[in-house]
Amino acid sequence: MIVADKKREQIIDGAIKRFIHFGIGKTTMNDIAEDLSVSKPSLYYYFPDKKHLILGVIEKVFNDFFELIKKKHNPDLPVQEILFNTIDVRNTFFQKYYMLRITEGIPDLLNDEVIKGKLRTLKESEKDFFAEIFSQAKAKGEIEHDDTTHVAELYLESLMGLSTMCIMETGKDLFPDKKALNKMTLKQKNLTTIFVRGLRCTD
Amino acid sequence: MIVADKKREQIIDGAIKRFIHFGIGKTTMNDIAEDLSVSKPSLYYYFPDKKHLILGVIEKVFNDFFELIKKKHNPDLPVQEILFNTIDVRNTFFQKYYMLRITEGIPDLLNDEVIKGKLRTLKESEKDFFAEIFSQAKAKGEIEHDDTTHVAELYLESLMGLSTMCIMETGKDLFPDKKALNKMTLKQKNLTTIFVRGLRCTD
DNA sequence: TTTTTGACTAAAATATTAAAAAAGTCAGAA
DNA sequence: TTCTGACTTTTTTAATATTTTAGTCAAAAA
Repeated sequence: MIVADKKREQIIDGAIKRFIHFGIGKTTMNDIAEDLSVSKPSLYYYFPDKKHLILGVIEKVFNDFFELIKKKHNPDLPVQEILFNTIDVRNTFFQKYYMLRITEGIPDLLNDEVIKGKLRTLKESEKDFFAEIFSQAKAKGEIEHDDTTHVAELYLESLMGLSTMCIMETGKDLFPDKKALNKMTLKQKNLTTIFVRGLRCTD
Repeated sequence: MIVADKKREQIIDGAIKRFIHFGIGKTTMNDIAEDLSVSKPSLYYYFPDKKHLILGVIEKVFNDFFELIKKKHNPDLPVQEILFNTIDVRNTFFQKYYMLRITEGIPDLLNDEVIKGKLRTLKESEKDFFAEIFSQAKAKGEIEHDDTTHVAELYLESLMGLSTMCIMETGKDLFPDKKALNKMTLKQKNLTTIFVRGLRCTD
């Protein structure tokens, strides 16, 4: 890794720490700079604006997520177990980085095209990962289905939907506690069981 | 129906018209009163406050929904078809009453315990409806499963989750257009197909 | 040349206050 | 029992001043 990139990473890591503790909205560029004992213009040397720093944070978090998910991925396991493990990693990250929730930070950050585009891409990546899982399962004869991509998208959105339901039940902007999170994970796994069975029999 | 209740209904109907057109937040008690050519205190004779009028509206809409859903319910059809029809009714209502979205109106209306309780109850009712469907399907030997209530809850939350995903993709507070709604309906039906299959085989 | 900074400006969030609008009340009329 | 005009109280909204924060730049340090 080049030195410049290393510094960039340090800034991102510093930002993540602040974001997790205080949320994106309540973290200023000055806060981040002070934490790292550098001046604010230094930050702007590596990132054109705050939005791109946030973008860097999002990228980093998801890269870590994908890395871990791929590391824990054991293709020899039955599909259901693979999916269960993935759900566990997913929700561990969900819990760890909940405070990053960009909905909170700058009000219309979610309406920004750059951010939306990045999130779309990341969702696409996760979809591809699930598609790969379903594809391998099909190759092994564990399941049957026509359109892998389609099935993966449906599955992913169902998981995300159940997460969102959990957040909404917890109440808008409260942190979902461990109990609620376990309940959510259980629901996702139950759905997975039925879903996989549903792909198994094409009668 | 008693006369008093009839007047109450008229007020609720008037409120619904306003709410659909302008949203809950931008409708005042005066607006509703003027539409009905009565004075504001008349409204307060039938409802202790605005919250309870909104509560009445919510009740009315969901009662209509449940009525229609039960009217269209044909127990002789295969489960999947029953669920498809239910999804269609669901999303027709979703579209028609989207403007009621209580998230918009009074900011912390969703945090109110009375409203939350009512919504919980209504969700419970819908869950019971689905539980009945799954129960009958089991009796007919179409599907197999252990805990009907549990399965119904999982299914309902998955449907709701997919709806929420649709809303989020459309962008916070924009009205989801017909195309997005059809896509959502399709996803719900695709999930239904897999879900029902998953309940069919308990291998 | 690349990286960093102090001192700056421009933009945005926040607090303050006054004015307007809406919720909700009440004595009394229909 | 149902309804209303006239009222009070509470919330929103609008306007403005103040502070905070994002972002810039010329020049120093590495």
